[in-house]
Amino acid sequence: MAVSPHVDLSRRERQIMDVIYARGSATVREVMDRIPDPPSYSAVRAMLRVLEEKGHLKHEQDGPRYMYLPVVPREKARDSAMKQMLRTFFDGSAERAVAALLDMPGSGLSRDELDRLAKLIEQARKEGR
Amino acid sequence: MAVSPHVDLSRRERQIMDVIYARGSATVREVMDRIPDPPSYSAVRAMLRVLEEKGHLKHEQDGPRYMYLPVVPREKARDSAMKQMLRTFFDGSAERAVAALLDMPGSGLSRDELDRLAKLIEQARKEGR
DNA sequence: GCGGTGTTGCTAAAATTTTAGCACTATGCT
DNA sequence: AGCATAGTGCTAAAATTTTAGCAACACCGC
Repeated sequence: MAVSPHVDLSRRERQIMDVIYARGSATVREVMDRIPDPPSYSAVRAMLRVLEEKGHLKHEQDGPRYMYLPVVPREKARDSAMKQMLRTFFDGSAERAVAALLDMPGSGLSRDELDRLAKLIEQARKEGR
Repeated sequence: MAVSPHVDLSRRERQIMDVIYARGSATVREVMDRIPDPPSYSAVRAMLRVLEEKGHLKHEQDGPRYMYLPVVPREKARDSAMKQMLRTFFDGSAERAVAALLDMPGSGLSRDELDRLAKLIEQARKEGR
């Protein structure tokens, strides 16, 4: 069963997975409250069930209700989403992506953050030998 | 009409928009050839028509065929996709996103690229005063 | 001129996604 | 105990997405 994250998801399924990845886990109600143009409680429930059938989610009993969790760990999903993003908008170049992040309107990178990034780059340079 | 890029697209619509943004523009056949698990020519045509109706695409006559172009410019679409990505996978932090790009498996940032990025950061630091 | 190829314009159907709603269970409060 | 609240399990229908296929037109090489 492929479970390739982020591709072959429908519109609402993607919105739901986004919420769950953003929070780490979520209940039906939490998902619903965070979806734009929110669908009904029932609709969300049904879609969570479908996502579970498809192997994207699992759930645990959390007191009286279900807590849904991603099957593919956040980091893996993140990486494959990033790759897709690089292909689509940055001609596959990680450099360009970083550059775009640096001057994204409202990304608001503070001096401290920039310092830390400078260090990371320095480090990558040393390692990449 | 909103035309908010990337949200409220169906699965195939998104795949199509991705191809078009990746290439800048595309014909029916070009789109079809670049979609995984490719749909029929007819299907692609129909979806391009729908995307045009919805205001995501426009087309120009290119010799005998149509050339489809995005209505929202690449950079704008890119930024909003990036923001979504930051929210979902990086807790809204551009710094974390950059860090992830730096050690993404197979991102393959060369020494030269790292050098250029170091410069960009230096520059951002100076400007951000 | 003629057939083959590649395109668009349609329409309608198949498939999937999305929604609503009823039945039932557990919990907490009075 | 009785009732309201909040949850799940289902099923079935509505809505949207996705597909197939025919008709017409233009172009190209023969």
